[in-house]
Amino acid sequence: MSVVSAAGSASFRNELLRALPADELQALRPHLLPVTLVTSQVLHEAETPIDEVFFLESGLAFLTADTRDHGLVEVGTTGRDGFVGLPALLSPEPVSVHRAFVQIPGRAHRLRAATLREMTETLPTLRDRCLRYVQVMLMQNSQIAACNARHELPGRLARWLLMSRDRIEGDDLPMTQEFLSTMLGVRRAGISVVANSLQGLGLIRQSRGRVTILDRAGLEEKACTCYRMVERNRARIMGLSPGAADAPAGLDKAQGSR
Amino acid sequence: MSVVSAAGSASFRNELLRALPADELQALRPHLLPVTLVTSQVLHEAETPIDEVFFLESGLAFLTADTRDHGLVEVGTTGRDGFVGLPALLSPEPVSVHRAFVQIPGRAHRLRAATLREMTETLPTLRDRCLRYVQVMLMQNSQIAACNARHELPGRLARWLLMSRDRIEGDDLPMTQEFLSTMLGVRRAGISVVANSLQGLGLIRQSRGRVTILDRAGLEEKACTCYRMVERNRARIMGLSPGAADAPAGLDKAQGSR
DNA sequence: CTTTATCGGTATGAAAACGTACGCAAAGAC
DNA sequence: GTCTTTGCGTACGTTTTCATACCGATAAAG
Repeated sequence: MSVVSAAGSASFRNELLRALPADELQALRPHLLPVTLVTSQVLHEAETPIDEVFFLESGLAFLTADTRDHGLVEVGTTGRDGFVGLPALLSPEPVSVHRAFVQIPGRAHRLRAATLREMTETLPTLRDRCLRYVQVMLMQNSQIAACNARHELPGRLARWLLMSRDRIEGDDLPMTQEFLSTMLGVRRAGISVVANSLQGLGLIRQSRGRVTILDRAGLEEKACTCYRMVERNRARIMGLSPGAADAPAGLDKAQGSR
Repeated sequence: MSVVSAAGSASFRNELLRALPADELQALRPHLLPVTLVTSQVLHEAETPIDEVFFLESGLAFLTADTRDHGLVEVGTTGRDGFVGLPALLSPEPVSVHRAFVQIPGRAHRLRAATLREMTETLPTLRDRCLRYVQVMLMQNSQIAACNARHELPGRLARWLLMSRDRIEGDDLPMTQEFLSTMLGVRRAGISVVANSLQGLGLIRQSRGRVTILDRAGLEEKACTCYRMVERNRARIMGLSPGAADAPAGLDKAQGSR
């Protein structure tokens, strides 16, 4: 560990970058280009080469898979807990398996995929952190697959809202019902009914194109088991909670329920 | 490339091992322990440490995610096209994210997880092949997630039968309706109805605890788009088809529709 | 051969989600 | 301020899947 230079990690909010020792950060820093992420911006198109990867500092990106005949469905979420462009680590000519786009605007550090690959050859912590994140995404994908097969809409919507909220600051999720319905692979009308029920319970508040989480704990009560499952495993894989028991998701501990 | 020693790759049927050059195989070979896989054998339990990984030579293993309240659901399949124990490559103290078990008996080469990790440090092809397979699993998980959310049972069952058949020899899948229903996350009664419909069309034949594929092409017709999607991307990621276009899945080309 | 456990076909009513559509309201454009 | 677009609440009948249950058939065990 030792002392991390103040000019080093202090300026990063991305959790992968924050975990790097000073020397690795030093080596990586010249290659990082700060960029702004705007809503709807496509970071990677499915089945096309990946030239650049993104370490998010703020904002939120979604990864989707294509069903061809019934549109896109969300299979994973990345915020400042990870990076977008996993295949850059996994093959020399990386091609995206997902469509990745920005839903909540923010900032990121952009990096050439080839550079990331080279850097991971020499920077062990960077490599370890990134590969762990690959594992997180595997786990997340899998759990979502099981959840989509088995759980009903109310639980899934609650889970989804929580997972999104955990990766941003504040309780506001700028997204329409139309968008939510696509992500979850259901009708918009279905979202409307369930969301109103959650609103009736005082757990969320809806306004036009926006969902605000009012009662985090109450929402967690309504969420399916997959929520805790994913967050617990995420913490374990990333090595955040020593006991790997039921720590409160590791993220955003500072922000209680209101 | 050069000439691969006859005593080398000739004895392997696993596609990852077959792709290795002679020198890497030479280095790896002493660590491989041939083992037999029996039905229902659990290779890795979810959320428990991985001590050993398995490169399958024959047979079929399934990876499942747990919903806690509604049992296990299949999220991926591994045959001689890959290996079981991905986290061994992704973190120093690997812990399985899935429950992995054998459904169709066969053989495998067992290897200590720590050894695999060490070997990938020095054997570039081994590392490349295994990491590509990680990508395949990511893609497979994702597509299954989308499929579970969007597609209906008939298409999903057909897809599932095809994906299983592609990874084994012959057209016989030794599995009960009960098992199929768990894998797909639906009722057994639902499988019964759909399977009988496929049988009525002459695409499959059922006997007790066994499904036989009679008409591969016809079944593909009934399968949802995810089948072709996954197989196409698998071929692309593993670098099997140069054009990455619509090659016939890369596996089992020799066995026609019978 | 008989017994027993498992497997699969089928039926029932209930619940969830579907496709579609209509109208109101909020936000942005002019 | 008015017009236009977009988002949301709601409703309808339909389809899919659900939970459960029963019973005959098959295969294994004795």
